[in-house]
Amino acid sequence: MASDTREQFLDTAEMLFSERGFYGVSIAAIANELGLTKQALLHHFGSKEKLYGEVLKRISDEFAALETDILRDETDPATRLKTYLMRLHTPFARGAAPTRLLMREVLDNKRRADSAGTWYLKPFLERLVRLVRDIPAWQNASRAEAFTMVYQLLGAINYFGISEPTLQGIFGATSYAKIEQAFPSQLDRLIDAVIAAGPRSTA
Amino acid sequence: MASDTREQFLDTAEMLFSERGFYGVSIAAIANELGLTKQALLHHFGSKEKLYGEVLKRISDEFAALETDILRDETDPATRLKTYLMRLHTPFARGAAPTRLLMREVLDNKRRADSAGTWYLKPFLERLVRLVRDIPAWQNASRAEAFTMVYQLLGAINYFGISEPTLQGIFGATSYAKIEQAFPSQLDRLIDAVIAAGPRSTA
DNA sequence: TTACGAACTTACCATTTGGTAAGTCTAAGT
DNA sequence: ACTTAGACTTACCAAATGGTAAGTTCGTAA
Repeated sequence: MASDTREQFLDTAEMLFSERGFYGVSIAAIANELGLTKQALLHHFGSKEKLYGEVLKRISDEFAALETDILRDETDPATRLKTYLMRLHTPFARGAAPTRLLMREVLDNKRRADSAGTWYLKPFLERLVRLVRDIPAWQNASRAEAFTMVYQLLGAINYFGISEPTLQGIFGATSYAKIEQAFPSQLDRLIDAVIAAGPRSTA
Repeated sequence: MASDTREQFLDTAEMLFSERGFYGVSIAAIANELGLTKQALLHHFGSKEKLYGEVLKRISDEFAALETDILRDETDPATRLKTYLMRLHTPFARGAAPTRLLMREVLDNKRRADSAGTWYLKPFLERLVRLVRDIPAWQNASRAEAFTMVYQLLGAINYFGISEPTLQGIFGATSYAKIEQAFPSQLDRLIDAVIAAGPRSTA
């Protein structure tokens, strides 16, 4: 199939960009991973920036699809939000690569010339805020309050999501295994607590 | 003073590394920022890796000093933890640079050859876990539970801490100002809720 | 059979990278 | 007066970078 190579390039690029960052990976390195030359890559994507953009777009689309699934399967607003967030904890079969890449994007997008102005995270964040404000207890929350709430949860999830190698390095594999095991239930309780608390000290 | 230039190099390097990452900054760029050549930088630090290591070390030391202050000023364990975490929200006069750099370090340290094995975050994290387990309600928490709890809070704080440029880009300056204003009080409540909840569903 | 376009490759290029070598300049110590 | 050492500079260098140009190979459609 023709587009097979393209898809492989996107997979490899996602992995390497997520591990080493945009400037830490050369297009030659990505191509070599597939046994091809960098010009094969340029043939398909035109430039490194465009390749990077397509990788981000693919992730963005996957998150959108994830929300569509949840809106179909769940009806209770609080459950929808919670399900979505819990799913973000171990996002896709590809592991932490999308989480790591999005974290890098938050750190870098302002500086990288070409993709500035293209905010791949925007629809994702707006969907989350919408989910929060569908919850009865949060209906009179301001946009800022709803956003802040969900962004704190997102931070808790994503920060842990990118930390595996570092935490394994610091604490060792066995200690990390315990931490990883403890995380979901603690996250579950955290989300419940935050949702239950509502937007403001009961005024 | 002789070491004045050195300190300026560390300041500039911290800023640029935090903004563009290790691979995104050349030593020539750092030196030019001070009107010097890259060889002046190499004269003081020997290599790019060593410079980067010293920047990290300085940040690590500052966090240690911060804890010392808090241990001196506060006696209640819960207050100590909360004060520490709230201080991390806007860490130093230098703004978000240390937070951004540490986030990059979490993403990168496994891959960068030289600094692998040097875990600048280790003492910082161990101090936090110690603070948690000093709190009466958390005294029978496992290490993993205490760690997971504080790491979630750390994630909420740090993720927001690195997001200013991105969020301004997505939502605009005025919307971001509202979010920034709403954040501390929500964080305050989040920390209280997590501490109060204790390590496990009341068994 | 030929024409064509997609999927590549080898050559090549200017620029930038981190780092070495060999100075120059200046202030302090003896 | 002479030496030494620190703080720098100019001159290099080999390797790697992203990208262009010009093919080659090959399956398919006219």
